[in-house]
Amino acid sequence: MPYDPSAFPPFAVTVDLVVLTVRRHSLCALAVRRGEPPFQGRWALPGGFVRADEDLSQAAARELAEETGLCAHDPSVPAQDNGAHLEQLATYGDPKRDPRMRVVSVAHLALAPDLPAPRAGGDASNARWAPVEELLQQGGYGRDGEPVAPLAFDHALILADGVERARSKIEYSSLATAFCPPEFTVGELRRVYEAVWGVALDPRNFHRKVTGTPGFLVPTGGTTTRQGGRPAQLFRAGGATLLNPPMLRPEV
Amino acid sequence: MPYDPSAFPPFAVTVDLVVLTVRRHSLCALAVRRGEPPFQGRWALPGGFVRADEDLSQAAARELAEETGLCAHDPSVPAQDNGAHLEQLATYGDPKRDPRMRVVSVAHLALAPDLPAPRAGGDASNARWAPVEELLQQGGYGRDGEPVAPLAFDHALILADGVERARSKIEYSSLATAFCPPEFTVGELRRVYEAVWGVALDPRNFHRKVTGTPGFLVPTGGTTTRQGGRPAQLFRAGGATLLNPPMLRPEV
DNA sequence: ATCATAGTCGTCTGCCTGACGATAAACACT
DNA sequence: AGTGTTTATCGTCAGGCAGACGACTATGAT
Repeated sequence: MPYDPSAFPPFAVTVDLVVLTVRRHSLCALAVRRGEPPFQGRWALPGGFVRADEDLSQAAARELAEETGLCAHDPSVPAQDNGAHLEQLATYGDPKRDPRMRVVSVAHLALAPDLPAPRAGGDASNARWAPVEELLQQGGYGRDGEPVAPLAFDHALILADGVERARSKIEYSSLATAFCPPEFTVGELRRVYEAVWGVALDPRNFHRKVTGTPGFLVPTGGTTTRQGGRPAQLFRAGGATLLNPPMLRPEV
Repeated sequence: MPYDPSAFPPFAVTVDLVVLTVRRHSLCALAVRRGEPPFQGRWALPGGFVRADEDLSQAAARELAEETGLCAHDPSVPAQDNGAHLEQLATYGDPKRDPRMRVVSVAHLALAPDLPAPRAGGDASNARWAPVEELLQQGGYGRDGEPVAPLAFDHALILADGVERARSKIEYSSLATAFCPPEFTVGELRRVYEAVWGVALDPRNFHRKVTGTPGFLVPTGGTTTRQGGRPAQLFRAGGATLLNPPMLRPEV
């Protein structure tokens, strides 16, 4: 394993972001339109080069702030305030993943509450929240009848990995609260699970589970009727980060 | 996000390997002695530069073969034969993690059955299996009374992450069989769990759990007495990769 | 007033786990 | 041959948790 400084090939290192949120009862990811070749005009995940003096997590947090205005929290702490949860996802380094040069991309996963429309360099038409199924389908037509091109580079693969990570991680952690505003009801949290997993959950069993797990939710005392119906208790995320026993994802 | 080829800082990209096995009832990792500065003479994780035309997983498999002679399996398949399970772990890119230059290391996790003594470039004294607690303790003295220096670079952090990944992943997957030879008994599999988790498990409940999970173990028909006592049935790893419900790690 | 909507509390049943007794089949002694 | 030791394997029982689902409550809409 020689470390001769002239004996290694130079790489470009980037961070790409899978930013997920729940809007209108469906799991959405942030996509930006590419302004230059390759894949000009196609949708891609936000991202950019890691700077010379920057740690990977710093670079990811910087990109996240540039694209969304979100302030990333320490990965060991569940999301609070208007910050987002941010964690490293995986690294992608196929020699041909970028046609121009050798690029290794360290993908990160960010989970955020529902946000206003995104801004990409101030240009709203070049950034959007899109349902993940729409971004992941290969070709075909979107909900507006407009033809859909696959994501640029290997970003469909990265997005699929990020979605799978989020789906499995809310099973055994309190991460689903990262999709919620600072104060939320049990029903709102349940709708997050339903959107991320794409299933329907029994409201009564869900309520029993989350309120019965010590440290998961702490009541704030307030109530709200913003979802209609009977007023619901408001909660904040508690200190517990691990759910034991886990929330069970229904089969099939 | 400009992609101007002259606008990004060059990085060296390496793969580092956390190779775990179970020997003498304890979880051990492969360590190699560094032959040159920095950290000359200190123990480190095996690893090396990613070549210009190589994928990350290819580089990891190549390094693994060079260090141990193991043939890595496809990550989606549980280990069989004399191959090892290999999967990407995480990427480490602190600007100061290597004092000489900017190095981003994509760590991989390999799980292997108990092997003969390792070879590092043919030199046995420069590679060894060591219990992970021994490699992770900061300073102090090893079991042979010899003073122990911490691992080079940030390899203690990488090793700790790899161990934690292995510990949690055998809960909900059949990955523990990657530590076993092609044919093994329920008791041998139980000793793997006990070594990785550092706990004692009830042999009767463990037996019920693993034999009752469909697709986890398939009997080969043979028996063995290599562990002493009553002959035990031999099994191979079944097709199931996910354990549902998971194996529960005892509290405390 | 009535209905629709959402939230919250209970009940019941079945499955799984942890604790642990009992039996079985080998080997090592004496 | 008998006895003890070791490991494997089968069974039993009680407690906990999840799925299915009934019942009641408190709002806003018509």
